[in-house]
Amino acid sequence: MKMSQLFTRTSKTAPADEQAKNAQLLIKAGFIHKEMAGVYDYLPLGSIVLNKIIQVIREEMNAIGGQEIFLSALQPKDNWEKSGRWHDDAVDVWFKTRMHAGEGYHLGPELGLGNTHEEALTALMRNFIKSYKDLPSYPYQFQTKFRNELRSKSGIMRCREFIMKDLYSFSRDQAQHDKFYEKTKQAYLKIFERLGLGDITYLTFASGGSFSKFSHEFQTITDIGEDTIYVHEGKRLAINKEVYTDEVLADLGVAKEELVEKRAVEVGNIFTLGTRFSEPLELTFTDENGDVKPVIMGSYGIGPGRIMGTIVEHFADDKGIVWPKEIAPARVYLASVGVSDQVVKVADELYKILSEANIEVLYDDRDARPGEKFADADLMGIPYRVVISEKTVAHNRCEIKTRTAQEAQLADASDVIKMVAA
RNA sequence: CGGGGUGUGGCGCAGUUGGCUAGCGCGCCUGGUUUGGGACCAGGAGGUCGAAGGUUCGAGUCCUUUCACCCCGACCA
Repeated sequence: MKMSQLFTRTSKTAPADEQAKNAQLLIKAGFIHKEMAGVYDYLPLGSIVLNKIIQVIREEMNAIGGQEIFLSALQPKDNWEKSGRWHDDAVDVWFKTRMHAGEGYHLGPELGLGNTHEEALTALMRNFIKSYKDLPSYPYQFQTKFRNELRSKSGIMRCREFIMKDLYSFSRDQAQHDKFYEKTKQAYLKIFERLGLGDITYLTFASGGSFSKFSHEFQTITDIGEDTIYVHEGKRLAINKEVYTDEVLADLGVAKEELVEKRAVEVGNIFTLGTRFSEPLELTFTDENGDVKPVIMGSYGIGPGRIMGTIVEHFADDKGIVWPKEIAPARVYLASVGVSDQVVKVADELYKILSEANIEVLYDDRDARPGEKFADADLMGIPYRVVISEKTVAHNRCEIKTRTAQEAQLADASDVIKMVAA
């Protein structure tokens, strides 16, 4: 991609109405735009990053048998009444609206904008799950969730509209459920590893429900987090403050002295639902003996947008964003310095060579001064910066440096390909 | 929803106790000079001061109402 064609621009000043580092940097760099409190637009570069995060999650969900679907955001109220979650006393984050009823402004049936999809999917699966042979099944989606938070905050970390990956497991019995539950745990850990958050993300024990003692959260250590957790570094686990009791400590075989209190953000969670939804929504199957039984369910969420914000918070330095390679909007920031025909020609050529080697390049071909280009390269957090200037052209080389390195080094185009591909 | 704070060109800000054609920096447009860490000169466009109402000869400055945004708390992926 060429900077001269990118419609967004960077800003020297952070917006006054954002306090959170993630929002300040993402807006300065032109990755996102704020529509209103807790509602953000993703611009070209932000969209690329978000989709890369989504792709990592997608690959890992597919690897454990997930089948991608895409459910509607508009929800009829029937299913929610069956589960008892339509009433505002039960769920206080509803955005509700109504259909039209004929001409004019007559109000028709009530609708809700989905804040989660247990009800919708459970009802849907009644059409397909009839027999034990239909189980297990693992549909998942990346969907916009709407939650009318009392207070959105922390930039893109707590939004009223946000993308969530939600997978739901449908199993015939507890054993089958437990097996998959363990698999998702590992898949989740792998996801955070791939996204560069492995070291600071902990499997965290949190409150369960009627069907399990615990649910499991994936908590990433960050100051901007809203949760307090107690980390056991040796065992790579943590305990959410909400279940931090002597009994739980004994259960998990950890001593108080081994735990360290930290602030963290919940980037994912997995939850055993049991028959919480299959019973009221009558999702049942017939087993080998002809017995009709309710399906055992689980739900597994991850917030790609929240992960994006967390990554910005964690890796950013005083110059701007620092993206991990796997999700950076481009691998290389190619900057031409100077406007001589030679420089432009060599930079254009290198852009072509890198592109043909399938290396994603953000090519700063603008007629701008070097300082501005370097500052933007840093702000946007591209992993490698490659510079073509009179000096480098004279040596028939180019200059390369990583985002966080102090010094650059000279290299051939072939070296560059090798270095950035690693 | 309780407490605190803020709304002035696209962005960041200034604007004394009400006073004259509402300023500054960045960005933008035109021309020129520049090109290794956000250049410089000259010229130019763009705002009725969140909105509504009121007080006054006169309101960005005062009053009322209202909307929006940020932070803390409570609540929540």
